[in-house]
This record gives sequence, structure tokens and C-alpha cells, in this order.
Amino acid sequence: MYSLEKIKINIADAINDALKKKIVSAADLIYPPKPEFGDISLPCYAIAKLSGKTAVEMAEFLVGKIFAEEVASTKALGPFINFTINKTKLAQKVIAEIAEAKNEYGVNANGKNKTIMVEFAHPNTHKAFHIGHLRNILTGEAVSRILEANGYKITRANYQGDIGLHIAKCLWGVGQQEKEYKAVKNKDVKAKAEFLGRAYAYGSKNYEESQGAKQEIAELNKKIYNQDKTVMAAYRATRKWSLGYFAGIYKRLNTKFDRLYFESEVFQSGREIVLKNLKKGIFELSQGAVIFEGEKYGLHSRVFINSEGNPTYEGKDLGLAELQFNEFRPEKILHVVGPEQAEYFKVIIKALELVMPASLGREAHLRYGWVRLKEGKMSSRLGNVVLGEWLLDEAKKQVLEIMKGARGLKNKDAVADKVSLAAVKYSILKNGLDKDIAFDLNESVSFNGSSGPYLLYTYARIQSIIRKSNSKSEARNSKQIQNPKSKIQNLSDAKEQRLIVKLAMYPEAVASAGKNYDPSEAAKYLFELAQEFNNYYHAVPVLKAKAEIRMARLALCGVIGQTVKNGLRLLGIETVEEM
RNA sequence: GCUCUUGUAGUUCAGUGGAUAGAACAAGGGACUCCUAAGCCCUAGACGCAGGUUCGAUUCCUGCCAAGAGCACCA
Repeated sequence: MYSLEKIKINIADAINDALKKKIVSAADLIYPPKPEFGDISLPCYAIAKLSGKTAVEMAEFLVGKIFAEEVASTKALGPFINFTINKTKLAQKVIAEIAEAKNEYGVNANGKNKTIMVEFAHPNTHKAFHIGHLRNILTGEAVSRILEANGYKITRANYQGDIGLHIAKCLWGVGQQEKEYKAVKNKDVKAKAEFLGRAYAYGSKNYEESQGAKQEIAELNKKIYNQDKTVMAAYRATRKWSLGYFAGIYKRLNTKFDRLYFESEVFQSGREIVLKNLKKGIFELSQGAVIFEGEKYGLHSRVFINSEGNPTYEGKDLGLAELQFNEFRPEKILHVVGPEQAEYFKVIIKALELVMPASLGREAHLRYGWVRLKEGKMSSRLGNVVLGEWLLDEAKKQVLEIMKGARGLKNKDAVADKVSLAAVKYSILKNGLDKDIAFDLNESVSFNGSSGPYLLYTYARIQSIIRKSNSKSEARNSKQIQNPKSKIQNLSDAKEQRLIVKLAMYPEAVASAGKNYDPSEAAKYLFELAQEFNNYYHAVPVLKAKAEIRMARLALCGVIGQTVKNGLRLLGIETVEEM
């Protein structure tokens, strides 16, 4: 693959040749802040130090001695050496490469023969599905796609809490609202899910405020654990409602899971693992419960089996890990979970390491930040949540509003679906993983600036140009483009040269996003590429250019479109041809 | 109290041990007989505070301040 990364390696080699020592690596080369400075730079501070020269002296000393094939000019500017790449060659190779690789442009084999399990979504049944879950799913899916582009085999897993106190709270709430429960049975999944969310909030509230209710809920919880016949019918029915509702959301978001795990299926094995290792001394008895003494490892203690004899979330997680490793033998398991469980995961991973030494270094908590409301706190416990579906529906409404004036656009509804999904997905994924997202109900998703629709619009524009060129082959015939005599060398405008450099950076962006498990890196790259293209689009004519230039520019447009599409696919965003 | 995370323009976010800290939104101004105005161009505006390490710190370290989260039988 011909990328800027490769050129950096060659330049580093050339620098080392000039120094007659091997001290510079590709990682020491940076991209300069301004295009006028060149395409790749070497700050000379570090190597100057080794030789006793100042950085400025070093830059001047070295500048005439570096010879790299791809470099058109090398200039010293203060303590920097700036390299300008030969754009004619670069354009030729990059355009040919993308035209040839198409959907595969940017993928690498870093993770060849390795399986990573990405465990995400995990909404609990019987609880509301809010925008926090949405961020989780979008993140998990995007990370999965990015890792796939990095050559990993990905197993998408979803671990759902279908047993535990929250269920009892919900079912207690359901029991208090028999009438509504009966009525909702005949309604659609959405109404059912909403009813369960309300019942959960109601049960939760009473659990905290009323001793009587608290006791009843505890009793009910025991019955569920013991599969008591008096509660199982309601339990099974409502569980099914929840799962059905979730399935609809996964479909809408275009996510599929290879394996759905449930707490109910690891409940037994989790308990057994803890008890077995209690004998070995990894766990200890304390106040009637089985705990792991985290303090020994600089962490905190946690209960794995409660004094009722039931495994807690902790205990169940051990059973889950065993099952996951046995079923898929993943190199790594990434648990996409919110920041509130950061400390929890440290304890679990430590305990797991002792119980199952093979898990060492293979379990990781992939944490993402909160989605907060600007207007105040959000809690499914309190019932004041923004539902995931609300956001999707709202976004679509707004898109349809914007599209009202659109002239003869076919498939308006399908386009609105894609555009609104793109808006929601991008607005969430563009944020750094660790950052909280401050969510404004009034401006929930954006359609201007750094937004999903902006990227789709850019793509649609490119497709429109290609359509109007009346010759797709003109842009896409890779044989012609690869021909050294083709007119690619006519791309001499500074804006298009910058675009070519940007395109050559794409593989690096994919690799980096994969290494850091960070979709926002891909999002950022795409926005920058789109921005540069739009600037170019307004300044430089494509269809009205002279024939030989026109062909080269069409080829460029074609590969930009391809790259935008590839990048969006990593984020789980589909393109539209027109909007 | 202890631990973790986060403090960058009015707002929401990028970013880096090095060249003038980038965008978007909002504000103000501008361009079209031209490939989609969900677009483009211009203007104004920011590294919480205090020390330290360094030739150089917004970035690394320490302390403080602020916000959020976690700290035994919830998930």
C-alpha cells in the first residue's frame, strides 16, 4: 500500500543515511502545521542534542544531505527540516491505489488471525433504553468495524441483565399497575417497553422510599431467582417484550450480534467458580458473603456471592468470562461499558486473572463517557430519561423538515432515514471516547458544520459530479488511471494537491483509530477531508475544466468519494447518492 | 475521607514536549448568470490556578480549585 506512512519510513531512512547513524524513525516525523511548510517535517532538537549542535545549525547542516526518492524539495526553516513530496507521483499512485482497492482502501492486516470479542449494548431487560445505550451501541459497532478494517476477526457479543434486583423492581411496579399491564398486552412493542420503563421507575422509587415495598421487592427477587411459578409467567412475558424491543433498535441502528449472553445463563457457573476458588483462598468469607479482598492489590473489596447465597454481578461476570473464552477463544475481550464501572472492572479483571490465569491481559474495559443532559441529570431510576428512539425519531422529523423544499428527490423517506441516522451517529461518535457528551434537547443533533449530514452532502455532491460527467468510467477506469501517460499529472492546483496528501493519510487514520479503539479519530479525519473537498469544490471547476484536466479531476473526485464512503462505513454510516 | 475521570473561545469539541493552539455552533461581515446554499470565503474570541522538570510545558510531575463517578452484599 502506498501511503504517507511509507513515505515517512523512506524519509527516515534517508535521514539516517545522511547522519550515518540510525537514530530517526518514522514516528519522529511530523505533519507541519501549515501547508506552506511542506508535507512532512523533522524537528531537529533531539538529533542536535546528540551532536552538540543547536537545532538550527543541525537543520542547516543536514538539509543538503538527505536524498529520498519521493521528495521534491527539502528546506531548512529554523530548527525544522521540511520535506515537500513530489505530488505528480503521489497523485498517480494514490489515485491508482484507491481506484483499484475500492472498498478495501485503507484496510490493513494488523490483526490477522486474531479474534477480538467486542461486548457492547447490554441493556438490561425491563429497563428503559436511553441515549446512553445509544452511545454504547454506536461505539461498540464502530469499534468493531474499525477493528475489522484492521484485519481482526470480530465477535460481537451482548450481555444482558435479565435477572437481578432491577427485574424485581420492575415486576413489582407491574404488579401495582395490573390494569395497565393487561391493557398494554395488546399494544405494540414500543408501548410495552415504555410501560416497563415506567414500572421500573415506579418500583425503584418505592424501593427507596417505602420499607414495605422494599421488603416485597426483595421477596419477589427471591422468587424470580428460585423460578417460583407464581411469578414466572409475568417474568417471561415481560422479558420477551424487552428483548423484542431491543431487537428492533439493533436493526434500526444496523447492528447485529453473534452471541447474546444473559445473566441467567452464567448465574450458576459464576457461583460455582467463586465457591471453588473460595476453597483455594482467592475469595474469603465475610459477614456471610463471599468477597474478593481487592485491598491486597491496591483495589477495593467486592462481594461476589451475597449472604443470600446468590452471585452478584461480580460472580456472574466470572461465569461469563469462562463461557466467552470457551466459546470463541478471543485474543481479547473489550467490554464497552460506561465510566462508572471503571473501578469495578479493575477488581473483576484482577480476580479473574487469579481464577483463570489464561485471561491475563486479555480482558479490557473500553470506557466511554456519559451522555448528559444540559438541562439536568438523567436517570432511568428516576424515569427522566431521553429514550434512544426519541432521538432517532426527532432527528428524522427535523431532516424531513429540512427536505421539504427539496426538488424532485426520489425515496425521500429512505434518504431521510439515512441522513437522520448519520446525524445521530456522527454527533455521538465524533466525541472522544472518554469525554462526556453534553446533550442539548433543543439542538439534539446537528445538520451543519461538523456533522453527519455534512459528510453525506459532500459525498452526494461528488456523486452528482460523476453522474453529470456522463461517463463513470472516466472517473473510475483504473487501468486508464494507472497508465503513466494518463492525465493525472495535470493536478497542479494547490488545493487538489493537499487533497491528495490527505487521501494518502487515510490508511494511517484507520490504523490509529484501531490501535486506540477510537472512532472519533476516523470521524475527525473524514470531516477534515470533506472540508478540504468542499473548499476545493467551490474554488476549482471540475466539469468545466479543459478535457485533460477534467479527466484527472474526475478521477480525484471519484477516489475522494470512495474514501469518504469507506470512512463512513467504519462509523456505521451509510451514504446517499442524492440529498 | 480515599480512588478514578475531566477542566482549552460565549457554547460544543479537536490537538501537541517544539513553528502563529485547530474546528463547529452562536455573533458580525461577504461572494453566485458557474458542477446540490445541509455549501463556500472573511472578522472577532480560549489552554482552571500555583509551583516543578526541560533549551522549550497547554501537553509530563506535584499541590490546589471546580465538575462528575466509584468506594460490600444493585447492575
